[in-house]
Order: sequence, then structure tokens, then C-alpha cells
Amino acid sequence: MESNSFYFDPSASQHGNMFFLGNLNPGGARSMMMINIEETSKRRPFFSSPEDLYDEEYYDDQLPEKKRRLTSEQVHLLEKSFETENKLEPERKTQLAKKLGLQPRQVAVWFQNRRARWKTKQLERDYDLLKSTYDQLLSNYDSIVKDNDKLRSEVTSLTEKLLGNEEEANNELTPGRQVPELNQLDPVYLNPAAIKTEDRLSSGSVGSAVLDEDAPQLLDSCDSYFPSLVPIHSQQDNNACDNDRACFSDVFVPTTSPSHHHGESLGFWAWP
DNA sequence: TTGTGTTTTATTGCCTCC
DNA sequence: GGAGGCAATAAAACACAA
Repeated sequence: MESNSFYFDPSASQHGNMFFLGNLNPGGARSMMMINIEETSKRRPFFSSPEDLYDEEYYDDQLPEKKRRLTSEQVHLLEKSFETENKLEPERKTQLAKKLGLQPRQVAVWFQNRRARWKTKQLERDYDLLKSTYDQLLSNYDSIVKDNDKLRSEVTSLTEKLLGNEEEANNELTPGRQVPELNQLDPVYLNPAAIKTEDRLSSGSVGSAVLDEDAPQLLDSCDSYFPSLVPIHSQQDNNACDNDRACFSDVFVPTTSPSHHHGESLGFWAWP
């Protein structure tokens, strides 16, 4: 905290023409003084020159001023300074204050508030990013569900066709020759979905994995529908499809890959 | 002009670090 | 224990619709 910064408490301190002024001491303790309002009725122009503003005597002589906005030039310089470094070392604070004609305390406060504003904006940006990622994920999920339905109905109709053909073929066979019942020999004809995942995998027929409606092993090729969230924009090498680790590889990549971590990823507070 | 919502400046209290 | 950071908050300044 800066010392010697006057504050004005209008709520509790006005007595006729007298104002109570608080003086913030380094330790935070306040000493009070009274100023005759008529003696100190000189008003500083809204925007003073930096030289005037930095003049200690000027401050000492003045009424406690109302809150005053910084000039656009002052703000511009502060913004530029903030861009280079968002924290303020004492030396830079003093230099800036001198340059801007402000109290060092004002510069410090400005940086403090500016950091708070930046943080709020960053939160908003993170929220937007998270939301758009979620929306994309949702739309991918929807399209996968549609594909799944489509493939399922294709399989059903093809199975029906196959069964019909087999029956036809049976009827055309030499009378007396025994033809095994297909649906007794191979469950795939009766219910293709009934094949266990391990069977499919061992026989190499992974393509029918979508058939097993109730089987959680449907997702065996993925660790999870919701791998740890790292937005795709930070991904350098989008080969997640190839290694079968991300169902929604065009949205997320697994956080297990350290090379995907960037400062702007969700949950990180990276200063500009 | 006035009421109201937003932004900016400043204060306070608490916390951490050295 | 002092310095500095942050969150919460107050209050002045500002913007703007009615």
C-alpha cells in the first residue's frame, strides 16, 4: 500500500463546512484531519497537465478530489505498458507515474484493476471455447448415432435378403439332400449382433462392432467418449483416428500427450 | 431531465512471500 | 513484519433509453 494517499469518506465525515480526511499510513492505520471546505475550495481542473498532477504541493493544497478519470493518453500508455508486462516492479511504477503525472499508487491501482479486467475477459474466452467445443462434440455424437442407425438398418435388410436367398437355394437343391439350418449353425444369420466383441476382433471382423446394441464393448476401440479435454486447436498432429484412442478426435485429443499442452488451453492462465 | 445500468477508480481486508 | 497481490466492494463517472 502506498503511504500518504488521501481518501475521502463523504458518508461519515461531513460536518458543516468541515471534511474529515483520512490519511492512509503504511501500516494501514488511518489518521484523521479536518479541512475547512472554504479554505480548500480551489478545484483542480478535471484533466490537469501531468506536471500539475505530479506536483506534491498541489496535492497537499487541494481538497480531496472526487474520482477522476485518466486521460486517453494516460490510459493508452498504461495499456501499452500492461501489454509488455502485466505486473509492475517498483521502479517501473515510479517511472510510469512520473511520465503520466500520476501518483505511483494510482498506477499500481490501475494495474491491479486492469489485471482483474483481463482475468474476467479470459474467463469469458475460456467459457466460449469450452461451449463451442461442447457443441461440436454434441454434433459429432449426433452424426455418429445417425450413422449407427443407418448401418443397423442396412444390416437388417441385408440379413433378411440373405435368409431369403438361402431359403430359395434350399428349395432348389436335390430332393433328399440335407441342408443344415443356417440359423442353427451360425448365429450371425439369426442375430448378428450377438457376436461377442472378442470374437469379432479375433476374426478380424471389427467392422460389425456397431451391431452390438447393448454391448458396452462397442467402445473398445476408444478409452472413453470423453477423453481429457484438450481443444483441438492446440493439436499439432491430429492422428487420433489412426491410433483409435479418441472417438471424437476432431474435437479433442487425449491429455496424455504432453506435446498438446499449450498456454492457452482450458484451465491455464497464460498472460498475453 | 432523470432513472438505470455499466465502467472506471479507489479502498479494504486477507493472504502469501521474502 | 512489510510489501505487494487479489477478491470484494464502494462510489464517482459515464452512457443511454424513455
